[in-house]
Amino acid sequence: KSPKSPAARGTQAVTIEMVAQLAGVSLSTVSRVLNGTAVVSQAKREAIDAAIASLGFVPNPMARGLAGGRSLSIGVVTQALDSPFYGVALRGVEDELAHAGYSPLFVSGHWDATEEARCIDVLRSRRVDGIIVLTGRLSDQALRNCAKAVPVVVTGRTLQAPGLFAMDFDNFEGARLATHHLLALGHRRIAFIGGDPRHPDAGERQQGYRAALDAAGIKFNPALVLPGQYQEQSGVEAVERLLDSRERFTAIFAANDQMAFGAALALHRRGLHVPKDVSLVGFDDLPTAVFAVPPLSTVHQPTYELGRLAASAMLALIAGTTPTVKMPVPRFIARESSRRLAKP
Amino acid sequence: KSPKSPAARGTQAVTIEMVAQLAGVSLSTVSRVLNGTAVVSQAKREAIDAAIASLGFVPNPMARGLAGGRSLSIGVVTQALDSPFYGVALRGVEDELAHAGYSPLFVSGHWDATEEARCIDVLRSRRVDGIIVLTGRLSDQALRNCAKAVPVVVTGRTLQAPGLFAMDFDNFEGARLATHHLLALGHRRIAFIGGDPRHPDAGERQQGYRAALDAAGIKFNPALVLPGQYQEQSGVEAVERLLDSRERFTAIFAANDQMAFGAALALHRRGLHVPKDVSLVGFDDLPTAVFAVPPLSTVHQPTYELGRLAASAMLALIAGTTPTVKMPVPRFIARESSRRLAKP
DNA sequence: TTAAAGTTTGAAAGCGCTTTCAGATCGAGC
DNA sequence: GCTCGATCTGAAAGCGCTTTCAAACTTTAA
Repeated sequence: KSPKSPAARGTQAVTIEMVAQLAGVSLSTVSRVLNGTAVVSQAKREAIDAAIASLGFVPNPMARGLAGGRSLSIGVVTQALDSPFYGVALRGVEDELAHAGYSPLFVSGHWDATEEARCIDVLRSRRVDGIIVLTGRLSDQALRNCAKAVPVVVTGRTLQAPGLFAMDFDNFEGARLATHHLLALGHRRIAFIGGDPRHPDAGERQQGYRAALDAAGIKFNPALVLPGQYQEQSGVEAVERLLDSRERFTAIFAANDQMAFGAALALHRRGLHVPKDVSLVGFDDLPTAVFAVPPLSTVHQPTYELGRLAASAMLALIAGTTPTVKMPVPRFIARESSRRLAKP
Repeated sequence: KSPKSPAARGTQAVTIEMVAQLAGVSLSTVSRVLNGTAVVSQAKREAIDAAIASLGFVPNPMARGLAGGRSLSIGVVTQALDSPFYGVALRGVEDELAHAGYSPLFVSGHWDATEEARCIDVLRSRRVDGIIVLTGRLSDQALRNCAKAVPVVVTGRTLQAPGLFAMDFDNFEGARLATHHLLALGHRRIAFIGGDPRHPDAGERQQGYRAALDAAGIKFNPALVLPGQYQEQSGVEAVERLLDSRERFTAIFAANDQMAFGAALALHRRGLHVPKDVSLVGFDDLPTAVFAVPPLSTVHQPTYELGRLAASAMLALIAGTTPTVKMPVPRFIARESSRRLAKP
């Protein structure tokens, strides 16, 4: 017959049927060795393997998905593919999934709950076998609902639900560590640039900051807390506002590295040197933090690891077992942007 | 009957058949209005649309792909999901594809020709309708071969082949512009940190540098050309080597921003100020360049646009038309890392 | 030696959709 | 009034694979 549509342009149209024929077995037997669904005699198995190899057969995932109800793909809802923070996590997901023969399907929610919901619809319509949500804006309830239909792994929040696994980083402890570091260096007037209040982690980080202050017996000064949005520009603006307020400070703790970079720039423009005039610490440990001028002291987030863990949790969920992954604990990395407060 | 495998956990199992039934037409007619494959009477069309809406029907892409030979997904071979440069391009691809109902399937080649080849196999096995290769290491021949089976769009090289569309940025001109900028500021001893020689663009950028020098009547000094790998660390090392060589220079042009950041750090560590002691320019205009300390003067690469253009070229290719997209021309952006050479 | 209880296998029925192919409907033309 | 295109529409045949289901062999137990 004439080659109609199927992979029209000369694609390898080798199907399971051809393999079966070449190996002299039935089509179902081939399927069985392909999936390891049942015991097949040594002889046939070998014949089939040989046939597969010689034909260069690769199962058609679409047919597989249609017949088996699985698609061997995992949806990943991220906020922005180009985020310096999430990019690394995506790589972790990709690597872990690759081992298991799954492919990730990335979609971006752009920090918008509505858009995220749409993303999930897209993924569902593509019949993904599971959905990993990297720190979204979706309500817990929406997530729970979603988990009723398909396994869900979500990062950046704590949540219990059937078919749902949540993993959260200890933001409080991380922030406490960062603040403590500054305190240990003798700083007493430590400004804090907060993250986007719509993210739960922003609040946790601020609480970590306060807790460290409290523990050191330092009175909390609201004038030293500046709002931010987790973007570089908001770090710039926060520092400008701080400087204009004439409130005195010797160190700044930004709730994430991006804002810390912005802060560094603003300080630089006002002729203030980091760390000579003011110490600066961030949070996240972006890949670029180590090459910043000066290299940024910050709380390390194991982003790549996070991606891998999320993926492996998803794999566990799909396999029907309970994920046992545990988040690494926060770790502070002192670099050159913070230093001991000079005696006045 | 009992709900066996199909989307086991209570998923919406609404199929085209249910729509047909509710609308009182045949299954084929529904398919026709779904794809606009044939004229259907007004009355039936409306009934079908209503049924689709009321049932919340979403076609199963796998069944669609199996039957129609298309998968409505486009493979995108990138080098690293977490690259500050490609991330933005991926977003462009995603946005453009979304309009047309296609989904991107991202895979990373990690700058390795073998791995890239494997990526392409994966994509082919997933029956993608097209492949976009963002500046890979694959040989032109391999790409041509691939294009025989499926439409291919490739960036970062010029290449002619049936079913293949290549789009390249004018690296030569960009580098010329950057060097010219430094020249115009009075610099005469301009060091150049090269990119990874395995990338064609690295050579082009170096040629642009030389061309600008030639045009200004300045003798090319090989001692001012340092090898690099496009990574921050190689920028650091290049500057250290340069400083150790005691060769005099007043400006540095790094073949990409990442190396420029590394260079800035190395300079800072040696107590040299940018731009007071040495002017520094980069190439790419990464999103972080504007927040570097000091903000980096650089050649703007329209990365997001590149992604969109590549995607739209792919869509054109699939539609059977010849893509007409044209790359934007290079543009130099002067910021604060470069300044007029002080009279000695 | 024969029935009961496994093992392996192949045939066949889908999975949900696209796409011929031929039948039905409807005017219009002679 | 009847035949002939032109338009619609439905039945049915797959797309390539998984998964019953039962048949065909083997063992094992009695």
